[in-house]
Amino acid sequence: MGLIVWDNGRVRRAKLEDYMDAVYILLNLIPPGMVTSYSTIAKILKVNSRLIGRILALNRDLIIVPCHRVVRSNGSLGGYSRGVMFKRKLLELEGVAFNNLRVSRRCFLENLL
DNA sequence: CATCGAACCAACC
DNA sequence: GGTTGGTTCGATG
Repeated sequence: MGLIVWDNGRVRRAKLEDYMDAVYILLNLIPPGMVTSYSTIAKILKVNSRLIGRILALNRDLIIVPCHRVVRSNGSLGGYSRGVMFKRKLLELEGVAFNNLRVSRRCFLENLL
């Protein structure tokens, strides 16, 4: 599955980098102190959840694209290109609560519905 | 609750 | 073609 894109007169399947702008927009809908999961983003974009991790790993601009706000659906941190310790620090600074090694359920945006 | 393993799929070799 | 990820989900104890 995945998106189909128009590329200079040709229709083709989207490459990972083609998702960056969409991911950027979605991530900016997550307020500080909240997180979402790889699978939530994946469902929106119609890709496999592992691909979201790889798309986020492409992100060079950690200032404007807050990819630290995406964690595993079970609350464990997942990865981060600059190390999960740093990811946890960032989340805590923003007010995300942890139970041991897991992000608290109440900090997941999808649980507020 | 925790652990396990299959399924996922584009990129890279 | 095989391996590899910033993962998930269901099954099992």
